Amino acid sequence: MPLDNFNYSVSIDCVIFGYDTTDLKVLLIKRGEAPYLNYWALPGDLIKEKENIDDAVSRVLKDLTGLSNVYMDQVKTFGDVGRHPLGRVFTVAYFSLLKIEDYQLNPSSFATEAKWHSVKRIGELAFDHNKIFATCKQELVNSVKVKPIGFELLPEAFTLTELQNLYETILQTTFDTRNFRKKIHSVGLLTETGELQKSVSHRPAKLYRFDKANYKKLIKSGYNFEI
Amino acid sequence: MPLDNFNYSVSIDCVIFGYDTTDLKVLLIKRGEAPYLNYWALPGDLIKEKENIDDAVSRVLKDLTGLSNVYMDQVKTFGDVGRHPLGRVFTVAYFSLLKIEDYQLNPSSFATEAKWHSVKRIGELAFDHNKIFATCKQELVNSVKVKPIGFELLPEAFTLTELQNLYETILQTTFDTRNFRKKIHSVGLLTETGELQKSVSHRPAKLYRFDKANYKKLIKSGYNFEI
DNA sequence: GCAAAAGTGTTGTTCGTACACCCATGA
DNA sequence: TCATGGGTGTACGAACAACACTTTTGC
Repeated sequence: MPLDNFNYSVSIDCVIFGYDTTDLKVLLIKRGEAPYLNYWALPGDLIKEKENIDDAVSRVLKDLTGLSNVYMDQVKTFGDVGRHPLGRVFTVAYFSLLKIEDYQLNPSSFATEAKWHSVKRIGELAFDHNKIFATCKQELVNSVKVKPIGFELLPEAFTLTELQNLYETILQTTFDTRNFRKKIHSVGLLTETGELQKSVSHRPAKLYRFDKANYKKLIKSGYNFEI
Repeated sequence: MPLDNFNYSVSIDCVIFGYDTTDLKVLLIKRGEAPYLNYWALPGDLIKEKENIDDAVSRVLKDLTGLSNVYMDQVKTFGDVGRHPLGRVFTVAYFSLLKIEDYQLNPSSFATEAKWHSVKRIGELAFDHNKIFATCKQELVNSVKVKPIGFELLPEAFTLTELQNLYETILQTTFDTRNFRKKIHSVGLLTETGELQKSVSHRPAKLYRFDKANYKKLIKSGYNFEI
């Protein structure tokens, strides 16, 4: 294999989702350099020479948010001829989920600004990032139905109403409260923390925690999550 | 962006599935050059400079099998440091499905031999192809449950028993004949060709055809295939 | 005591599953 | 006529969908 085949570049781009009790959000950065100077874009970076793909994603997430061990999932690779004005750059798209209140702004050097945007109001993004975003949003919808990943977007302790609102927001639908709770309880992936909501001007809700250990036990015995 | 970032290579690899009435098969090539000389490997090639990813896959499929318009689906990109001995080569893995009787051997220059292997008996493959194969096989299983792609592996006209065997083989399970037929018929994606099986020494089965037009109509109205 | 959200059970319907016999053909 | 796979219906239980009222808290 002649060395002149080694003339492409590969990056990762990350669709970072957060949820703030009313709205699904995505974290975008404002580009601080050409091309697409001042456009909003998905956070991402070139993959370094001695770096695996997943590690590049972790690095970008850590740089941008200060967080490690964030949920992430590879979605698709985009590499159309001409998608990048400076050369042939392939990009591996990921989506990731984080608890929005854990996030602290820590803008990396290549971004002048980072900001949460409602997924309902995304303007024109840099490069082919609108296409990447759309693909990843759809993948989130598909995944959330068959994997218990919604919890990644909620605080450690949450109420059933919050959980229901989250699913309704992502799936753009509504559920009957009683049927939703019945389903959730039948699955047995939640444990009560014993705590109640504080200082709400109505009956306080019980707080629950996602039982990851039990989930791992269940998948080993052939269980399939479905909502 | 400095030009010295453009020093990676990107390939595609394709897990090509076929089905021969008893067995799920994958088409492998025997490598005719180093590295991994004489190892069995997934068909693939480097992506050319002015070539989109999907087009590279179509090209490899056409070169190898003579077929165009083969079903294909991007699965995942593999790019671990050290996965290729000659440099940093990322590979975008696809699976594809074809009617095995349409296939004619047309080995491309880089292969000394191409051969169908039972998916149950795959030895040690070149590079990280065992991992890629495993990922794509799992993706086939997941996809076949929610998309009517099984038909891509069968002849144009097929019997319900053939269809059932195919699903049982892929999903490694068995179905009750009556329930399977009930489900298939209720969906309404098959039309009778009016023909019967010929020269079998038992009652000949009706032949059916997958109704692609009706399927497209159904997905537009929100239908979700599920088996 | 009132506003606001939490929490809970029953019933009808739909869907999945289990199961056994007759039919059409070639040899 | 026999061997081989093709083709069909019913009954039971599980899962899902629809639906309304009481409870607890802050103000």
